[in-house]
Amino acid sequence: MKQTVLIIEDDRYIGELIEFNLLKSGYNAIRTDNANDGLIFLNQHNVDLILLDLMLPGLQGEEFLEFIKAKSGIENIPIMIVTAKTDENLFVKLLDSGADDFLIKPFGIKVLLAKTAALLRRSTANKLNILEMDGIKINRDEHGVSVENKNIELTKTEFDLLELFLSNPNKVFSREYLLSSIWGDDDSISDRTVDVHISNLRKKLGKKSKNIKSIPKVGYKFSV
Amino acid sequence: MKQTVLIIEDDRYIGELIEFNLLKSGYNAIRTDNANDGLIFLNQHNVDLILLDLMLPGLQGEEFLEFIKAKSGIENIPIMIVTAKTDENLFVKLLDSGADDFLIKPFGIKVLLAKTAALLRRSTANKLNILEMDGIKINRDEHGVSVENKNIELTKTEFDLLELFLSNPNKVFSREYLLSSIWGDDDSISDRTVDVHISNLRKKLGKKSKNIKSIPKVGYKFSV
DNA sequence: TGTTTTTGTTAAGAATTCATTAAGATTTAT
DNA sequence: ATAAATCTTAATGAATTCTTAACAAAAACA
Repeated sequence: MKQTVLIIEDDRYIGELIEFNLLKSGYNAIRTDNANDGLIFLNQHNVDLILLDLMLPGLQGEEFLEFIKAKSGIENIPIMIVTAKTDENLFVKLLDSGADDFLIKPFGIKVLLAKTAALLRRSTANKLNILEMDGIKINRDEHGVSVENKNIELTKTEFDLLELFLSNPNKVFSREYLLSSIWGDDDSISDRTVDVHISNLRKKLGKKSKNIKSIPKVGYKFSV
Repeated sequence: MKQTVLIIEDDRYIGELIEFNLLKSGYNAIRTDNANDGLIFLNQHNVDLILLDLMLPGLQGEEFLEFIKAKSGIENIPIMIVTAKTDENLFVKLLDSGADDFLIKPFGIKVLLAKTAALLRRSTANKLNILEMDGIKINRDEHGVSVENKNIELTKTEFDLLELFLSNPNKVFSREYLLSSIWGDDDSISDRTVDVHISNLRKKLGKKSKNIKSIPKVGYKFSV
């Protein structure tokens, strides 16, 4: 299952450089050039890592950092600061606010990729094994699912879907995103395939299927 | 009987945080801020799990790890490394030296407790010479196996598989994991080989073979 | 309201994955 | 060194899962 990196960077050249290399390395990469668009994206998608430029138009990087760390649901997403500044005091302050690492311009591609991989590894290594939401529980180690303490059997695709939903309650996922995140880079698969798996998953969830909401023209979300 | 966790951590804040939460969860927790004091404690008490910070004054965490694993009597105590580093090579080296798991800073309390419980559970299972589950019994010393009190003969590979399953009931193991854990780091062996051994093991388990479940596209698990 | 677009569901065939067998290779025991 | 046991692979058929297409139902649009 692919991981998603959100790049918030107003320098178009650098932003595209990062985006290109992350995509090439097999991540989902999304780029915005300002904090507001970043927030909108965060509210609607699953993000595993944020690369944040400090010098942004509008909302400043530091405020943005603090905002994220204060907001429930996304406060644990690791954040790597991308900056040309090398002020020691600033670094300390940012670390204090919850920054996880720094990428100092100019940087090499290898450094970018190594740091990205390290941060993502950290966040997955410390993921909780059991996820529960409104009576629906999944156990990652056991690949087990229960609905109100009754075990049900899901196929791998259904399990992956449910896991993504439970990890991101109330976020809307487009079919396109689901395909790239769960199915990978196979362009040949139709949108409608997602619908079928959602339908099968709903059937197995029984009453609880109502938690999976269709948002016409947008996608699906798990609502709590 | 309460289990004892030794915390070796020089950062006082983190050390106390861990100690407080382990105590609250019903463990005995002892904290030292350096490796020497840790060793003294180990010599005088029974310890079930060690949480080891890598960055210690004096004796370094890595040396300490190797020392413990070399010393008879305490070499089987599971060790969880607490670190902010995420260097892949280091992880591999530490696993090789006998580390059992990693807690990567920053971490949440839930993750700490979940990992602690998992390691203690596993080590208790591993300490027992006789493991029994649903009528299937193995005796480690004698390399003996019985199904409903009737002895059966397993080859070494089959025994290792069954032992892993019985020590981790309900946990799904990927073929990849099984290969690296039982066969070792020999890349040249095919996935499908696992299937054959599972098949042979099932045949010997008779009726009880139904406990070994195939999870399509994921792996195998022993379900109880 | 009527039309168009989008979503839900089903079932069938395609594709993938799994189980089992048997044969040759390797290892172990004698 | 020979025989026996064990392991690995490849092949075949069985079972499961996936994808698509078709039609029904629901929602959006105008």
